This record gives sequence, structure tokens and C-alpha cells, in this order.
Amino acid sequence: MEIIGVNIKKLRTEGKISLRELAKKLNVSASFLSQVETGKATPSISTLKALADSLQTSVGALLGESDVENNNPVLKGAMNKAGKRTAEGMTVSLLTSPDPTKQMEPLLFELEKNATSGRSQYKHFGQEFVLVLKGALEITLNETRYMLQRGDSIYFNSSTPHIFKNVFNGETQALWVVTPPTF
Amino acid sequence: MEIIGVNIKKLRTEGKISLRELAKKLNVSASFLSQVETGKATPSISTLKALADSLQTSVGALLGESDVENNNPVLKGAMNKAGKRTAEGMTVSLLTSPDPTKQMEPLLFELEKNATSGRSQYKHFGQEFVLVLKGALEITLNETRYMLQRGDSIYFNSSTPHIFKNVFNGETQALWVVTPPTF
DNA sequence: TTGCGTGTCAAGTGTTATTTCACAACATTA
DNA sequence: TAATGTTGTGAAATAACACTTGACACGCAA
Repeated sequence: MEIIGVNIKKLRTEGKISLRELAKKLNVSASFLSQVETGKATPSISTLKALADSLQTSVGALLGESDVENNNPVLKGAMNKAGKRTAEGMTVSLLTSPDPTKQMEPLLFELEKNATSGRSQYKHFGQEFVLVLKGALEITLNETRYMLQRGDSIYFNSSTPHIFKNVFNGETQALWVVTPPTF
Repeated sequence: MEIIGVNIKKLRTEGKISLRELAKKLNVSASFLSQVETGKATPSISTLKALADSLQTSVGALLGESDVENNNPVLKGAMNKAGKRTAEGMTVSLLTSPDPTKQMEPLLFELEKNATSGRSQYKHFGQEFVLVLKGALEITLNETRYMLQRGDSIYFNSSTPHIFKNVFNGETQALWVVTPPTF
């Protein structure tokens, strides 16, 4: 049962969030959060949900249910799943269920015309692989511009500042695989 | 929040189980179970787990986190690059330059009609993510078969024995991301 | 009718989720 | 060096609510 705590702690530390900081978001005390992480207390379902929310994962994952082992590994029709609108004209959908044991996180980016990311808003220090499925994407790494057409791909360290922009006259789709999953 | 109750009730009635009968299994009172189902009470995480267990589902599913069915993908993704012919009718191309410091290795698999892989010839113990770009792929993990249409994806541990086969009447393309790189 | 099954409600009882406050360990700054 | 601010953790108190008890009303069969 204290798998919950382990997972929470892992995700929290990976995200470099302090106990008090996270506690504040959830409207619980830092002490209680600590007790949860160390298995000395069990949160209510609603706070567990809030927890999963803040850590950008699911309750199931926190409970160890979406283990790479047990879970149904298939994600049907990911291409037209809901996804979250993260910025103007940009939609991101997870291509697999969030799970702290996973080493990669595949995402589908959908950019409307002229949509662009802010400056390196995705800061985690893993690596990224991007494959353009549709349209055209301009990625700027460290002031250097790269033009990616459909079928092109790129691989870089997440730590290098990066911006990207849809330069296609229509929607651009790109598969984005990130490691480690600290999104 | 009362989505829990709705789901529980649905599964219970579908299984033709009475309130008292299910309550007995869980060691809770029938009355309490009723309150849960009607959203008037919230169970603890441990009883929710027991509940999911008895109903042969997962906590995530009870919370409405599970992936629902979806429609057909819209992707036209097609790419044409040169790669190595690794087996009969199978071509693999690296989508990035080989590099020991890289944490992921993206590959493009192209399978001619009826092409298939041998039995778990790709054994390393990282994880794999596969996205079908074109055609249809049948992947067998541990004797369990999964059918992937274009746009579907799958995530699994490399250690689980896996075979795959092109079951499309034509060429099948799939993006394969592996971790760690064993090339 | 009687009896047994169903699900639900109100008002309790206990458990425990959560808080408060304090402490020790490690940094940072003066 | 001490002071001040972090960090995570622990014990004890309290407030919340998970859960029980014991009803009730309904439907169905003998």
C-alpha cells in the first residue's frame, strides 16, 4: 500500500518540487504529505486525485496499476484523442498512460497554423526525439534553426534551449518522445 | 466525484451481484456500499482497491481514468528513407545517428506484406514504444495478441517475449522507439 | 397475509485523515 | 561564527468522515 508514497515521492523529486510547495498546491500540510510519502498515512481519494493532478499523472499510476507489466499496453487511435491545449493553437496528447516506471513518454503534438511554443518552456533534463508526421516544423536549438519536413526527425538534449513553430500552411503533427517522463 | 459510485453500480448490476453480497466480500456494510454508489460517501483507498478487485477492474477504471474506445486515425504519415534489410521483407532504418550517450533509439520499421519477426529476437531489457504509421501490425506479447491499426500505439517492456507481423494487405510502417539503445 | 429479497436513509460510533507544532540536518548569508 | 532559511520527519491532538447499526419502503413469491 505504501507504493503510493514511493511513487509520489519519485515524481515530486523528479520535478524538483519541495514538500511544502506541493502541499500548498493541494491544500494539505507538508507534514501530512511527508507521512503519505513514507507510508505512515493514506490520503483520501480526493486528495489522491489532486495529487495525481499536480504531479501530472493518474491515480492508477500512483497506485501502481498502470505498471508497464499489468496494464493494457495498447492505446487505440491516439491520433484523435482529446489532449490538453497547452498554448495557443497547440494541443498535446499522451500516447501512453502516465507511469513513473516508464522510461519514455511519447506525446503527440498538434500545432495549428503559426502556432509556436514559448522559449524552452519544457525544461526537464532528459533527451527528446521528434518526428514530424504531418506539415512542417521549425525547431530552434541554441539559436540554430532546423527545418523539419514530414518524415524528418531530430534528436537533442532537453537542456538545450529550444523553441518550435509550425511553419506549414495548415496543421502540423509531430510525435515527441521524451525521457525521462517529467512532463 | 460520484463517478465512482456510478461505475461501481454499473459493474455490480452487470454482474448481477446484490448489494449485500458484494458488501460481504469487502467486509463493509451493504448500507455503506449503497451510500458509495449513490455518491453520499466516499470509500477509503483500501476499500476502493478491494472494490476494484471484486469487480475485476482497476481503481483507475473506477475513477474514469481508463482509456476509452476511439475512432480511426487521420494520419497520412508516410516517409521514405533507405534502411537495412534485416529479414525477409523487413527493413529497419535508424532515425538518429548511433550514439552511446543517447537514451532512446528511434527506428523506422517497414514490413512488406506478410513479413514477420522471429520469436523475440530483440531482447534487451529496456522498454519499447511502437506507433503504427501505416498499415496494420499484429504484436504478440506473452501469448497475448494485440492488433494495431494505423495511429495505434503500444508500450511494453522489452523483456517480455514479443513477435510482430504485418497483417495488412500491403506495406506496414511503424515507428519503434527503444530504450536503452543496444546497437 | 407472511416472508424474504431488494436498495436507501438518519443518526450514531470509530477510525483515521489531517493539522499543529516541534525538531534535526543541511545550506546560505552576514 | 551565528543567524536565518530551507529541507524532511515525528508525536500528539483534533476534526472529518469512513463505516455501522437499525430502521424503513418497495417488489415478488408462497
